[in-house]
Amino acid sequence: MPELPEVEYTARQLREAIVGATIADACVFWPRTIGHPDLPEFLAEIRERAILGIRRRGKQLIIDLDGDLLMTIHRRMTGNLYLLPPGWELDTGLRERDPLAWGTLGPRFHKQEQEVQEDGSTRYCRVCFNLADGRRLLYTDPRKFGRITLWAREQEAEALQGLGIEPLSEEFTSEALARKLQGRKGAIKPLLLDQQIIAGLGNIYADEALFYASIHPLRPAASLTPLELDLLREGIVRVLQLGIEHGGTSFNEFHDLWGEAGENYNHVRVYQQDGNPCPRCGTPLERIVVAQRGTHYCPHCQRLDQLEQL
DNA sequence: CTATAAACCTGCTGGC
DNA sequence: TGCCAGCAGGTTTATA
Repeated sequence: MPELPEVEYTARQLREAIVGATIADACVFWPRTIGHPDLPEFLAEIRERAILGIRRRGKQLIIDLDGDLLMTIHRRMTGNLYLLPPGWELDTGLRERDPLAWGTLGPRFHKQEQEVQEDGSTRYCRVCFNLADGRRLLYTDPRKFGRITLWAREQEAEALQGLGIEPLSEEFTSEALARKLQGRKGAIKPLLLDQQIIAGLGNIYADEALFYASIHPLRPAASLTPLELDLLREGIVRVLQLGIEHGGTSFNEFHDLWGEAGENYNHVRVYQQDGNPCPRCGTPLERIVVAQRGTHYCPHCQRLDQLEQL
């Protein structure tokens, strides 16, 4: 699942690869992927746009385009971006290139979906950006949850509204974290997943950060001590930075621009490790459900009742 | 406000 | 081996 580190890693790769290139046009094979504006306008506006820069905000990838436009890509659960070299044929099973004809071609497309192949034929391709130099930027997404949007520059605030503090920015201090959590009821873990509080944490890195700080996921946020808040802030920053350094966490979803799996999987301490010994104390890790999400923690290191005696 | 749940989707797993 | 219910989780929307 792409969280902040996966998006940041992709942003860095894209920055190297496609800044300065031009989007000739786009094909959309799953119209609901385009969240704004409507499909015809999106297709018309995206044509012949130079790519000026790549940014990230939370889990949103932002591509600045010629003509004071910006495009956002949010991959949600299973979205991926791939860059195909020139000359590779895109074969999605569609006979025609008119993306607006999807309505009639849809069922056939589904039947003819193919595996991702070395020759560039693609499975689960939802959107294809044809670059003027012949390369193609593919957006694939088996579960179709991801969204791509296009906005005028002056709509940027609207496009990114509701996103909380950037955890890798200088303003993310333990005081800022305390302020954000101040007066909030309920357990800490659901609040860590709330993008309006901190932008970019998902289920994997939330569990990892809580483990780092030895905080039980069900601890009432209001009960955290200043020391714990500082440890939590440090844990969030550490696990995110490590995730980026390792090229992201791939269980089976995330791949980089060239289809390589991220290596951070080998560095995960608790996520989906229930039953395995805690890397700190050896106690078997446990899994509970918090706010509808699988939650992994060490029952010895992350206590609900008593703080460890020092 | 908070919180719980369903919806969006499809691939995968485990039980029978 | 084959079928099917259930699970996975980021976000939005609906309901208590």
